[in-house]
Amino acid sequence: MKDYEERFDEFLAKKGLKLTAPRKHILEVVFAIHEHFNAEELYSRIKGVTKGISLATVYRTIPLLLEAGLVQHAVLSSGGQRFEHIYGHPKHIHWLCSKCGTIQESDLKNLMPAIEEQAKALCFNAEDVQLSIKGLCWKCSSLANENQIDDK
Amino acid sequence: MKDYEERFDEFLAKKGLKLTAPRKHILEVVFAIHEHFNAEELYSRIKGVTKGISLATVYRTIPLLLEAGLVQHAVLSSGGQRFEHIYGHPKHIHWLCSKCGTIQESDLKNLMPAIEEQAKALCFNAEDVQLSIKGLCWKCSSLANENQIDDK
DNA sequence: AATTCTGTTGCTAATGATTCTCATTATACG
DNA sequence: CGTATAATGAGAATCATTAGCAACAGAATT
Repeated sequence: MKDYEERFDEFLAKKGLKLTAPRKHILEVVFAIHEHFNAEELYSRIKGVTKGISLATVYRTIPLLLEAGLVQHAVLSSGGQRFEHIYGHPKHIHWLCSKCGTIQESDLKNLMPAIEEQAKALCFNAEDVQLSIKGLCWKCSSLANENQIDDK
Repeated sequence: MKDYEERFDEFLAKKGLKLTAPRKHILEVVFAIHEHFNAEELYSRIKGVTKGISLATVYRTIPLLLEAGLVQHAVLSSGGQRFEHIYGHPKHIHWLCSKCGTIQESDLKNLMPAIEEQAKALCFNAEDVQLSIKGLCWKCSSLANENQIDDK
């Protein structure tokens, strides 16, 4: 049994719930996707693999995965909520280019001490840290510079 | 003319659009709200002040305010998008309690050097930083502790 | 083995948030 | 003024998400 499966199972058991076949399938697909996804995308991927799992079940499973800490909300963009799996995927910063839409990730590690310090000051029991930075990626910002020169 | 009005006007002019009366009213209300809001809440506040502005116009104005950099997405929570005005409001961290739903803010200043360092390394031209931390506020985490003791 | 209980599921209807359409009105500019 | 373009209100339409319900599955109890 895979790590994440075991963890989900434990989580469910603690709540008196079971790791059923549909839930197992959804979990598999979630961990096979290495990008951000929304419910609909997840659903159509699942349809490719197994049939007989309804969209409703996908929607019902996502909050469980969130609560189990296996999945988290991803950078918010327009058009519904997006998610990403996080188990074994260390916390990271999202760098979101507002021009070309690409998302880069980088490590959050060296920011953690400063964050934890503030958490302590606020007596806040932090479970999840999400840092998103919007701006221009190097490609788009160098393009912008070129244009500036051309325009003037 | 207020700072933010001027800024919005400039932004609109650059796009060949106009700062009309409804837009001005919406802007006023946005900057009178000092909490997070969603489109519906904004709309009902506006109804209290002026009449004859439709929900559709509110929805149409929000993306303009986002693009103008006067408003940003706030912590994502379930149930639609929420916003907050940012002009003259220094960047801050959101501490979101997953139990009672309260949102505290704290200063982002002392994290900025570390963030800027990474930005430089990635050649990323950062415009907007958004740091949200989910967990238990001090009240809820102390309650949780009490219950643990009571239960057992 | 039959019964009961509780959680699970697929289907579909319902809701809520957001966007679109369109006829009408306002505004800037020649 | 008159024309062109943008802006608006109202309501319809769409999209994402949730809820309701009848049928089903598995474990525990009889």
